Amino acid sequence: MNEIKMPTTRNAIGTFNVVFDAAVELFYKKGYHATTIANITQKAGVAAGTFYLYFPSKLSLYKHILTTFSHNIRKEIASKVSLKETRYEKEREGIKAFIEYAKQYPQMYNIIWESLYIDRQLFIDYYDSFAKRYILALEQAVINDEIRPLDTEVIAYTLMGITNFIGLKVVMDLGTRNDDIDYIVDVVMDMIDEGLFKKKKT
Amino acid sequence: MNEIKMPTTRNAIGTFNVVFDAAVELFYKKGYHATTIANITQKAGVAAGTFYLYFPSKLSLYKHILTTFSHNIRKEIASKVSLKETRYEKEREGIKAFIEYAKQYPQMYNIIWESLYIDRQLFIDYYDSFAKRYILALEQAVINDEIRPLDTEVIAYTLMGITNFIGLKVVMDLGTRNDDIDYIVDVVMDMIDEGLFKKKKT
DNA sequence: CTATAATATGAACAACCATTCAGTTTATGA
DNA sequence: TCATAAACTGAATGGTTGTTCATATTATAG
Repeated sequence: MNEIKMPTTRNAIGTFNVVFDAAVELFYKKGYHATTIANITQKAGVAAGTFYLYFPSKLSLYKHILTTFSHNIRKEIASKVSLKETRYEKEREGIKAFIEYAKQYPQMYNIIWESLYIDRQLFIDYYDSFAKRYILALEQAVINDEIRPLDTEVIAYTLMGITNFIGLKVVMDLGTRNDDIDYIVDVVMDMIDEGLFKKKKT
Repeated sequence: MNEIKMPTTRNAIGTFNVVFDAAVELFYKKGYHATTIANITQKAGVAAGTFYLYFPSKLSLYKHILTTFSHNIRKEIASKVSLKETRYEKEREGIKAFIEYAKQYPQMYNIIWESLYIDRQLFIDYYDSFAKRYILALEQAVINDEIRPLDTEVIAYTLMGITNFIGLKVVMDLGTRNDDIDYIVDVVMDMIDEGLFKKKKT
């Protein structure tokens, strides 16, 4: 079974959240498999049996966390992007919002990517549906004559790749240079806008 | 301990490789944690004890597989890129070689990314050193006036992100459209070269 | 106040698994 | 050929872990 039993009383809601938060922290630090129910309940300060009042299994808890993150990051990006007018500004805001969210919740990467080793279909569904929405937005931008008429599916994965790896660099503190988010996003947008290569004089 | 004992006799080399290959396949299909030594030795057709003749632990085998893949993919890319003259052609060849290698060894993604959940430092070292080499090549290209003088560290992660996610799309069969590698690489290169957005008439 | 449902406990269980080791078989080289 | 080393075996071990359950506590509605 997969169904989570949501608590009803005030105290029980507290317990639910304490368990949820403890699991997020431990899945992040040690990974899903290395985290035991005992670890989670100890950190949450409840008995082992309490866990099973709300979550029928360890896997169901993981799925619930994944769904929550997935929902939140999309909402965050959509909300910020909607404030911008042009596709250029929307693209810049989308990349920036993703990176900022990732920096605020560094657990996100671990938890989303780990789905590949827990249930591959979860991983595929996540990126597939993320891409589908992205493609819709890009196709509208093509119609509006804001971006060039390139294959939107390929472009969607290209832009997702950029965002994810730049986010990775920021969150994991890879590299040695300036890690100011606005600066980094500026560099990325410059490349996306003007291209990487020097133009030959015509 | 981490040290692998390499076999010396002809038969032993065969056994070593059979165990190695079985592990690659199982780590790919089920993930590292869900794969047991019993699974590996059964698939390889040897006794449990045989495993420990060559690998002092399950982790040491994983690390050896990771190192092998890491080495091979770099060699493959370096060899193909070295045949090209211009940075544009090198970049195109690099992306293409990566995707083709990933398609030939779909286990690579799982095994490299899973390092994040086995030993985070392995993951960081992998991308950090990959990026460092990339940066050197990009800096040379800036000096040669082949690419624009953008922050090479940011650009390295940008390009790595593109390559990895396009590779992911191809290997995992994400999306629904044309999956011809040359076609996909053409789209990516077009965007990298000419930019994503429509230029305003000046 | 009281009956009932919700919440919480933690010891116990059954399954699983990485690793060891005492003993056997096979290959090698002198 | 034969002694020795290398390769191999698989049952046993010791530890771990997800889940259950009988029992206890707390909250709530009537």
